[in-house]
This record gives sequence, C-alpha cells and structure tokens, in this order.
Amino acid sequence: MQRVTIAQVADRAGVSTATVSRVLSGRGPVSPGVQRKVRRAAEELGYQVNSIARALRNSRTDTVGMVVPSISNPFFTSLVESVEHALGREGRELFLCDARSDPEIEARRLASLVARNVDGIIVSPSHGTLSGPAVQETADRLPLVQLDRFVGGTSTDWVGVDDIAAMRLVMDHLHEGGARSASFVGSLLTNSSTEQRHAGFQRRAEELGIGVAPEHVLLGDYSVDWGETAAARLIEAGDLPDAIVCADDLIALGVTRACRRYGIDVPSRVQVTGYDNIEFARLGEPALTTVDQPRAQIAAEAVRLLDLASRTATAERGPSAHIALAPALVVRDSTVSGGGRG
Amino acid sequence: MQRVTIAQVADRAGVSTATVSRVLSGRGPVSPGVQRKVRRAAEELGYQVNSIARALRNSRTDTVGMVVPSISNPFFTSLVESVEHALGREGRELFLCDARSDPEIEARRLASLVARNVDGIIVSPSHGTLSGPAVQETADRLPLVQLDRFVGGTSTDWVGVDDIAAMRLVMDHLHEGGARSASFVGSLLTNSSTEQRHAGFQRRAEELGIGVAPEHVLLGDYSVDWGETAAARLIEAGDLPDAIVCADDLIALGVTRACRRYGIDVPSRVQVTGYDNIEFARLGEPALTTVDQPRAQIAAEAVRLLDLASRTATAERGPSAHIALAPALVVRDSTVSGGGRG
DNA sequence: GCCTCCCATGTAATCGATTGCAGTAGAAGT
DNA sequence: ACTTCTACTGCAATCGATTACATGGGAGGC
Repeated sequence: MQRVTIAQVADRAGVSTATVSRVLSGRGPVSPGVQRKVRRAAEELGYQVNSIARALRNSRTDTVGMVVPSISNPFFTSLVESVEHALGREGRELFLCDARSDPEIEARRLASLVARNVDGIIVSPSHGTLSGPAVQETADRLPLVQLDRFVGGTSTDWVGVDDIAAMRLVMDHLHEGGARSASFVGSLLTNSSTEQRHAGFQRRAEELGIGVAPEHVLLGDYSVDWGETAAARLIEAGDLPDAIVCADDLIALGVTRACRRYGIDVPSRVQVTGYDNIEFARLGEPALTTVDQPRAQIAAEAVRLLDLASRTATAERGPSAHIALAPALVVRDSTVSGGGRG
Repeated sequence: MQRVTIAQVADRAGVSTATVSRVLSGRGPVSPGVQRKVRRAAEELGYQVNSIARALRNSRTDTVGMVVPSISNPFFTSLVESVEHALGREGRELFLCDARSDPEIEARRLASLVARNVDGIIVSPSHGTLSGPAVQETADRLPLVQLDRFVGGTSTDWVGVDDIAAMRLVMDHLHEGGARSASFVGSLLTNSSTEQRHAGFQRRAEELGIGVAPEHVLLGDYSVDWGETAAARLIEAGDLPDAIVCADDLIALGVTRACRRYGIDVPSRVQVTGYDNIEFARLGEPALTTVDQPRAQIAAEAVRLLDLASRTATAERGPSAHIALAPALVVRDSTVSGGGRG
C-alpha cells in the first residue's frame, strides 16, 4: 500500500533517481537501453508521479482554481464545463469552489486556493463591492481573471459579455413586439451582472420611450422563487406592464410560472425575457426568449489570459485586459416576434 | 511577489523555523513572549502556509476528490453541494471532476486525483462495467466511496438509495392512480442506476399485473432530448400506455414536454414519473411526481465512511459497507393521486 | 599512443514545512 | 551548592521529484 517512489524504480532498474526522472519526464539524454529498463521497472511497480512533490520542486501545480457564486445555478455549471474544456487535455486540473454567494466564504476559498499553489484563478465574484479586497489581494499574489461578473475597485483581467449591448437587443425586440411599458426583475444591485443589466435596461427604455414605473423595478435574488414572488406582486398590484425583463433565466422561469398560475398569457398579455440561455430556458412554458452568452469563447479567453499572465511576472504586467464579448438574442415563445401583436 | 516562507518569518522573529512551525500549528510548547513575536512577524509579512510543502511532509492534503458523470446534471451538482457541506468547515477542500460519462476520461481523472494525493475519493461511476478496473485500482490505493451509482466487480464502500424500493413506491402509486400498463424510459443499461430502477420497475409491474410491452422499454441517455424523443416515439406508435416511468427527472421533463406538444394530457391520459427530485422537477408543466433522494444524508454517510477508511490501513479493512437509504415519493401533478380516475 | 570532447550517468542540493532528538537554562528539591 | 527535572528552543533529517554540477568512459583527431 506504500506509494511507489522514484527511488524504488531506480533501485529496480539499477540506476539513480536522476536517471529515472530524466527518462520519465523526457528531459535530458538517456541511452535507449537504460530508458527501456527504467520504463519497464516503472511499469512493473505501477509507478505514478507524486505531483505534490513535483509541485513543491517546480512551484507549479498544473491546477487552476475556479470560484463561482453557486454551482447549482446552471449558468455557472455550464461556464465551469466550458472552462474545463478550454483547459484542454494538457493534464491541467480544475479546482472548483462554490462561494454560496457569500463574500466571506469566497475570501476563504480564494485564500485556500492561494495556499494550494494553484497556477491561476478564475473567479466570478459574488458581490459587487464586498468581494473586492479578497479578489485584489489574491490577484496580487497570482494570475487571476474575473469571469462574467466583476468587482469594483480591482484591477484584474476580466472576460464577459457586454450587458448593456445585450439589454439593447432585448429592449429593441420587446419594443418591436409592441411593449410600451416594462418591469425589471433582478437580484439586489450588489453584483455587476444585475447592475449592468439594470443600467442597460433603463437606458434603452428611456431611449425607446418605454415607461418604467419605479415600483416596477423589483430586486431580490437569482432564483426561481424570487421570480415567482415578484411576478405575483406585479400581477396582484393590478397594473401589469407590457413586458417583464428578468436579470437571469431562473427568475424568468419563476415569472412565467406565476403567470401560468394566475392565468396571464405569455406573450400576448405580457412578454417575458430571461438572460443566460441555460438549458431549461427552452423547456419553459412558454420557451423563454433570452440572451445567449458565448460561453466557450468566454472560457477560452479566460484561459488564454491566465496563460499569458503566468508567462509574465506579476509586477511586470501592463494594464489589465477587459474583454467584453458580443451576446446574442435567442428569440423563443415568451415574446412577440415578427408581426408584433402588441 | 516571492511567497513568504516560514524561514523569513523565523528570521524576522529571531527564532528558528522549528519554533515558527510550532507556534503556527499550535503543537509543542512555546513561551508566550516568543509566540507573540512569531505571530507578529507572520502577520506583518502576510505569511500563509504553503500547503504543498505541508502536504508533502504530512502525506495528507486535506483534500477530497469527487468524480461525477456530468456536472450539468442538476442531480449531481446538488450531490456535490451536499458533499461540500458535509465536509464541513474543517478546511477540507473538494476537488471536483467531470467524467463526461466517459469511462476513459473517468480513469484519467481518478489517476490524476491519486497523483495529487487526495485523502479520499467519492465517485459516481459513469459505466456499470467499464468503470470497474479504474475504480478498483484507485480503491486499492486510497479510501474510496461510491455514491449513488456503483460498478460491478469492485469491492468498495457504497452509499445510495434503494432503487428497487423506490420503484415499488412509484409503481404502487401509479397502480392506485389506475395505471394498468406502463412504459419505462431510461438510459442504456450500462450504469447501476438505470439497471436497478429498471429491475425494480419490471418486478413490481409484474407483481401488480401492470402490463409492460417489450417495445415500451426505451433506453437512450439521461437527457431531456432523449425523453422527448422517446415519448414522441410512443405517441406516434399509437398505443400509449397508462403511465410512463422515467429513470430520471431530465427524461421525465422531456416526456411531459413531448406530451404537451402532442396535446396529450398528463396525468389524465398518461401519468408520468421522474426520479431524483431536481429543482426543475417542480417547475415542469405539470409539476413532476418523482422520487426524492436524501442527498444530505447520502453525502454525510459518504464522508463518514471516508473518514473511517482514512483511520484504517487499506489492508486492514474489513468487508466494504453497502448503505442503501430509503427514498421518498414526492407526489405532484404528473400522476393521479387520491381518488384514482383511471 | 595520447589528448580532447562529449555523452551518459551519478551525487547532492533544493523546494517549504514538520518533528525527533538534543541541548540549555532556570527552577525546584535536598 | 549540587543534582534533577522540565519547559523551551534549535539542529538537522525527512517527505519525493527535479536539476546544476561533477565524473567517468569511449570515440575521434593528431
């Protein structure tokens, strides 16, 4: 049950540990005969490198840490999948952490990742301001890229989509579908996603002359339950707007569910939009019109930035990259398309 | 940017590295004055342990590895959440790996976890037979618990629910609701979950006199798409049974979606059941009747078994534990309850 | 036949934290 | 005052892999 070490392989092959290392890592000149002997010995003993020892020596772990607000949110799990895919087959592993939308837990996770010597960190900060110190402190110690969300007061690389542009697409589409008044349902404005989306919503609504009553901006959290609650509130208040714009798909699913419960037809009575295009968005009743984020591309960029940063000393780095990719509108059945009934 | 080491702290505090280590780990007697000096020095330098070095020395990483077939399946992500929770606040971290339902990728992940010296592994094997060698080999090297699914030809601990009992609950409920014929939609019989659930289904159907035509057993994979395809096939064939029993909720969601598309009413024309009770099960139209697995308990047992195994030498261990917890039926709107219309 | 040069291999230092053993000083006992 | 603890503290080995440097031997050149 003892783990096999390089020394045992060396013994068996009748060579030194240095030679074994050279053979197994493919570095350094070793005669073919010795190579064969070493490989045989390693094979027979079932040798596997101890990557802890290797990591200590090389100060590289071939490990990337990722911290997301919640892995039960399908959007984030799909991002995780994309990142894993982007890391490729080069033997790099992903250390996944769930911050439970709590900046304190998040800070602990980040510290733990630093202690574990990950080569880089990809984080989607839970909170728009409270996540700041921990993220910045971590970024000072090793390569870090913020994904999707970002936190104020930090200067790190960031990759995500242009939320403002996305909201322009959404609002234009709703307007075309005849919406003249709208409501916004999001989480509290404590993270950049909701913040940006809300800002984009307000701006374009104004430009298009779509009315937004102050009491029609409802902020809770990213969950189906909150969407349901918020929609019920709107419906029971009696002045349902023409459209309900949601900050993510979970909320939108809750909204359409409430509408179904109250017998409010979507989209003829009220149009509803989501954001993220999670798998379940198309399964809703009706299927959700939503904003699709180019996850694969986002993930690829994030990994690229991380690699870039690893190659450069922390101190030597120039200004941080801020990459906003273009989102796409996915039109389904929860909005009025084409003719525009209104 | 250099990481602060224990030696630097020792220098600054004017003591030896041994003393610093003793202070910081709280082991060994150190005079109060020195303690204060060391703590101050560590604080000022922003010292953080290098857990790689610590792991090498202690051959413990305070890390648990977890391998699941797919993290985009909400059931597995909720299991992951439960395990993370069960690991508690003791500074233990979870190394999460997605096997993409591919035994080969799974084997690579397991090997990588072993190389990374995790203290234990929790795995839900992707394949009922092909996953065997890798799982067994890994279990020979370190503590391993199989979760939910298990693989034949291995002797490791396992925790999950009693699928046979669960299916008994499902079938009894459907029978009470008037079902006299039923269909089973699952994944290929290449993993224990489907296998067991199918077996339980067949057995109880027979006992209750519920008819199951051979062509009404449809096997594909765990996805909404497959559920939709399978249901469409049943509907178009023209002899829809009284009930469709699905091996998981994703499939069931696909089935109800197809029914909606074809104008088949659930549950009056056909009853539908899922399995797992994922969050979206209650959001379906209609909300799904399904089997709830006691995840928190499953996770807690798994962690307990792992801890137990760590305390015992691999060779010294007795027979492996096989813990089947009791599942519960969650009745919602996709089945006929109470009176039993028929 | 002798001297270079280079290829193959070994020796030992290194990464950073932990810990068994040894040594020291001060207190307590007689 | 001398012994005997004991409470601290330091030295150095250790975990396993990597690698700079040292070494040895054979090939080729003169």
